[in-house]
Amino acid sequence: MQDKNKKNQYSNPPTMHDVADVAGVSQMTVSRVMRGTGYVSDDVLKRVEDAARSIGYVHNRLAGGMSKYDNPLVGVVVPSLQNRVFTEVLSGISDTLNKNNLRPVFGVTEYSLEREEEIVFDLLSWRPRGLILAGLEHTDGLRRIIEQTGVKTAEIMDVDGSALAASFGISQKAAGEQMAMHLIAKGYKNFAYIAGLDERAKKRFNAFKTCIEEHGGTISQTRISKKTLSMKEGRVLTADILSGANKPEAIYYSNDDLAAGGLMHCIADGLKVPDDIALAGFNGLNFLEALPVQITTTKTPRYDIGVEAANWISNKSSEKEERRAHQFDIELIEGDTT
Amino acid sequence: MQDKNKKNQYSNPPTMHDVADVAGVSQMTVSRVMRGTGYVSDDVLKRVEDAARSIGYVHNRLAGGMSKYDNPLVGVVVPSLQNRVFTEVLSGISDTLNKNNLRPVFGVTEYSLEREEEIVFDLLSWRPRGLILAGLEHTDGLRRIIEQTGVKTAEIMDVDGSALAASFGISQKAAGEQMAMHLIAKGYKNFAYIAGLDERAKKRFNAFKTCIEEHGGTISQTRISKKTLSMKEGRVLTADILSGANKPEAIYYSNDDLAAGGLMHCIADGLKVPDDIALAGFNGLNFLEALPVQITTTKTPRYDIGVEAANWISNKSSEKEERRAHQFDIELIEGDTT
DNA sequence: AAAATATATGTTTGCGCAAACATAAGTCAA
DNA sequence: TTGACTTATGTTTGCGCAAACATATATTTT
Repeated sequence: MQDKNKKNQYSNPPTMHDVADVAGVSQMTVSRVMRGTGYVSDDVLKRVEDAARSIGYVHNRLAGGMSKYDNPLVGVVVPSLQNRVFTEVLSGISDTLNKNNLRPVFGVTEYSLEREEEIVFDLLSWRPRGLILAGLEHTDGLRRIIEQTGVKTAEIMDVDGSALAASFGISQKAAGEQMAMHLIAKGYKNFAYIAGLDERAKKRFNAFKTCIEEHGGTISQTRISKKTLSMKEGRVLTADILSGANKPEAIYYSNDDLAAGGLMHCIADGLKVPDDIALAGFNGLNFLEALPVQITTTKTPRYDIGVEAANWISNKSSEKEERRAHQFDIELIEGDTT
Repeated sequence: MQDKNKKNQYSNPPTMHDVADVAGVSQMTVSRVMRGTGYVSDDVLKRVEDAARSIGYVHNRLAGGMSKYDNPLVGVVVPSLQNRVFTEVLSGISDTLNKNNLRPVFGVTEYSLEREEEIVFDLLSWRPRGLILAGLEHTDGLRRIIEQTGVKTAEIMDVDGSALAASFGISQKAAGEQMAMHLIAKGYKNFAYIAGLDERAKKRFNAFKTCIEEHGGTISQTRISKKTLSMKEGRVLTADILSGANKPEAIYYSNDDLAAGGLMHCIADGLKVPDDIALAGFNGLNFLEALPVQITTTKTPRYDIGVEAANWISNKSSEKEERRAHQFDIELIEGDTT
């Protein structure tokens, strides 16, 4: 009977009230200490912290987040974790959100827009402060959800096209043209292209192709892989292209892994680069520096893109005016392969 | 006056009550539809879904999660996103949690145990269903928090040592011994070792060294890098080791990136592998397949470790009995470098 | 046809916290 | 010394949902 009205032990799991009882203050004061807001005297601060530690109290944000949301979660959705490009962007995002006391909640789409919509819908149920999505291509359903909920959204990697909100990335078009001009200047005329299904690569290639053809060159062969765009795949597809008739003078790859794989094929096969065959990649990943031959590539600021997008999400500024493209510079790194 | 008691527009953001009003059912029925639990007729199901869509309602888990937690969040903490080993484990985790309708919330420690403790404490404020941590080394504070809160915790990568809870990984000791025996059998006696600060590599190396010395070999040089363990770093350190006196016959690297970098140095320098110098890596990453020479390495089941750990977290089974080490098999891949 | 069961919906209640609003004591300028 | 402000704490209230507990109507079994 006596236990019914008065517990002599703390609730399990312990609540702010339990901490408050131990520290001899009100629940609200504990709340202030936990969040580090408002006025709290040094004495009380210490007592509350000690009390919390002693009974093993952990702040419960599910409860607080309910009344009003200044929720520190940020939804981050990328196509893949196997692609270093995305993990580097993720690093930038993760580092920056941490600095701003925000937490990423992740989703991986495996390059499916439908999956992306599902994942975003699910993430929104956590009332995140913001959303970071890869690319500018989304389902209509996803666009509608984002508009309806008004969640602050950053799109990363790409700035060519209509952005839903703020976009942070590079101009794929400019990148494709830049590499085309470089290869033209080097005197190459006959090209092959190796890539995957990626939308951004497609935009890049379209610009590349147009530019090449305008200058009298041709793309005589293309290989679009549906597999993971690994070094191995690059090696296999390069071998395939070079085994046929009408050998190209240069191969443009949609990423550095493919290009490095191509280089490995050439080394193993005793081909001279760039005399027998020229190679160009994309991204400027760090591992290229370790290769015995420097591959010509386009360097993209992946980490920085993540940092800036995360910073934008972190700022409480007026979202409406901020809806614009943040274009990052790219740099053509001329190596020994062109 | 009339607006005060009766809104003619829906709340912003809309709630289950708003959906219920539109669909002409009770709030509880909407809740059932949203979660897909309990009995709901086809007619009502459709009406509720339409109503939700029409007013742009998104389920709010912060609210529901409050009363009782069967929270679908899982905290996942790894040292780095730049290391493919972790991103592959993460892939396994992400895929598996998705299948079980759970969501990962991420933290990156940058190899700091103090940072890990902070991150975990923060993640716990979301009352996650479980926690996945890398490694068996943690601060005392972290151990205490995990015990106090009783959160279901999986430790991954490593099984040698006292696990906090369930561990999923390989025996680093066995891996080190296995490679030592292989190299001994090949007749090598004089070794160099290149690695980073990683605890798991240290365990591996200790077993490797003991085994080598027991068989009359010596580790004549070691390089412990504090930088990112990239191909570039491997190339630089390999060049350093081979430039001095007392050249080793074989180099054992703590990961494949370092070993591949070593190989690149050999190719660029015209060294014959394994006659001039033998190389052995660790992990069995896929990119090795694309190299012109196959590097001898130990293949570890990274993706599977992620899958199993995530599955274990997903199961609602009795945690107590499950506290044990789940040891995965490793495989020595003999390439052309030993 | 009665009883047992499966299906479908509604009502009440409280989760744990933080906003909004007190209150009260200390500090400073006039 | 009065009033204005700063600092420090407490009280009340409601956030939006899901558990627990009703009903109530179909369907099946005996």
